[in-house]
Amino acid sequence: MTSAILVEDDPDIAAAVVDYLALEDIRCDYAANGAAGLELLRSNTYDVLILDINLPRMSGYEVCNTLRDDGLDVPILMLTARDTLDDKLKGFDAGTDDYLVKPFAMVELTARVRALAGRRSSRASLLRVAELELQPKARLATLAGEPLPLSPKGLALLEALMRASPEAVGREQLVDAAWGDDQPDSNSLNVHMHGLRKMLNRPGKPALVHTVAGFGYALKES
Amino acid sequence: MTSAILVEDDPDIAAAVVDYLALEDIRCDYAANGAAGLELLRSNTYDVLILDINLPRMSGYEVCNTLRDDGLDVPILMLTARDTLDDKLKGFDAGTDDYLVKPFAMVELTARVRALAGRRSSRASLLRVAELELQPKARLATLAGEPLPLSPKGLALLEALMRASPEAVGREQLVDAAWGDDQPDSNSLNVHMHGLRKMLNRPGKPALVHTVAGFGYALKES
DNA sequence: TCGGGAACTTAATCCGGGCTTAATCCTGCG
DNA sequence: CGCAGGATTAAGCCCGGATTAAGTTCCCGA
Repeated sequence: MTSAILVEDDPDIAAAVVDYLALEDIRCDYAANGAAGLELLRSNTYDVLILDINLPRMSGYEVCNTLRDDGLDVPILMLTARDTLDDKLKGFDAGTDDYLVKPFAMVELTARVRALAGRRSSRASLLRVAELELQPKARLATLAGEPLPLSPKGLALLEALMRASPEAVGREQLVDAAWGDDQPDSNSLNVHMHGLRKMLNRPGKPALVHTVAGFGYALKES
Repeated sequence: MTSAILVEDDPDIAAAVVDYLALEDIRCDYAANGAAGLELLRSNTYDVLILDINLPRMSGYEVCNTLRDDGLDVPILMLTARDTLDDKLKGFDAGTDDYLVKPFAMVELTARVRALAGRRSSRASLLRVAELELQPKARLATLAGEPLPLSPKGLALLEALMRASPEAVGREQLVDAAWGDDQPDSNSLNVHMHGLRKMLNRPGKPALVHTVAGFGYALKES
């Protein structure tokens, strides 16, 4: 289920949007000002941020910038009454991903929200890193054409790593991805990563699995 | 440099777009029909695909779908004369990332192209000082393109210095940033800074790491 | 209902790299 | 000349992670 957060000072519009998104099966948190929004964004993770520009104290642009400085890279959809080209450009300069002008049709909003959210989880039907391919739907991975015998946990870990590639993934996130809530109290992660590494790092070829000391692992070719 | 590909059957519009993007420092390949476009997309990699819907034999929607089936997940910007809501929705359903209606302002096109392309390269908070780049989220630093082998402490220190650059950072703050509470009782900081300096100060290039006597260190080019 | 195997966890041990420590050198300054 | 703050280098510790092997659980088929 995709989750969004709306930052908007007009309570009527806010309620309308939240309700409509709920109907469309998109969970949507709500904050009435920039500070509250940032608070939520820092403590939770969302697939997309719907951001009004005209906010009481902190403008949408400022929220944008603060967000990026903090290292959060949530996709942002700006929502505003201003429709001049200059305003749009200012928005994109601030690091927006999309820009929608009020008044707007709810269906278009949801369509754009979905597009933005979907991008995170790569709509493509197969992920590829170097010689390695993975079809999440089919739960099938191949290395240089050869199918890999993957266990459920191994597959979950591999998928998380491939989606993030070439960036590193923290141990915490990996455990989250594969185990969810009930996390093992031992070094299971190490064992599974060892399995993956043994499978993926073919002799003669550059290593694919790299451990990032004190943090986690990365999947990439270099 | 960001690179795009335009698939559009009207040669006049195509020429205008390609030329304008070139001015904006965006390289843009061009194909006059879907098949040719797919060909290019398969053999090269692009940051974004600008796709007209009205194409001779294969519609933009079909191109979309074929693309996704092939496992390419290029961001797509649809470009079309149709502006009804239904058309837009149909576009998003097909897996578009953005939708722009003709006639459009060239500046808006480039803004949206940049927004779409930027996502690929994880635009979130990229710190830069001279030839040195750091992606805190990915825990990856590069100097003149070469990745740097950074330990956790070294990375923490580097990040603190880069965020402050070109201002100097006090020893106290640096220790805080890297160690938090349990601070070492010896000259660990000196040792780590030595390591950083050895890595960053390339011979022939101006020094990046400067010590500020009696205070701390500064990271800057001069 | 029972046997067997796959998948996962736990436990025990090993290893290397990152961190600290400490000892020495350098430089500027009183 | 001596002192202090920092640079440099080498040595060693220690822990995070690697590795291996032995349980344990669960599912599935006989």
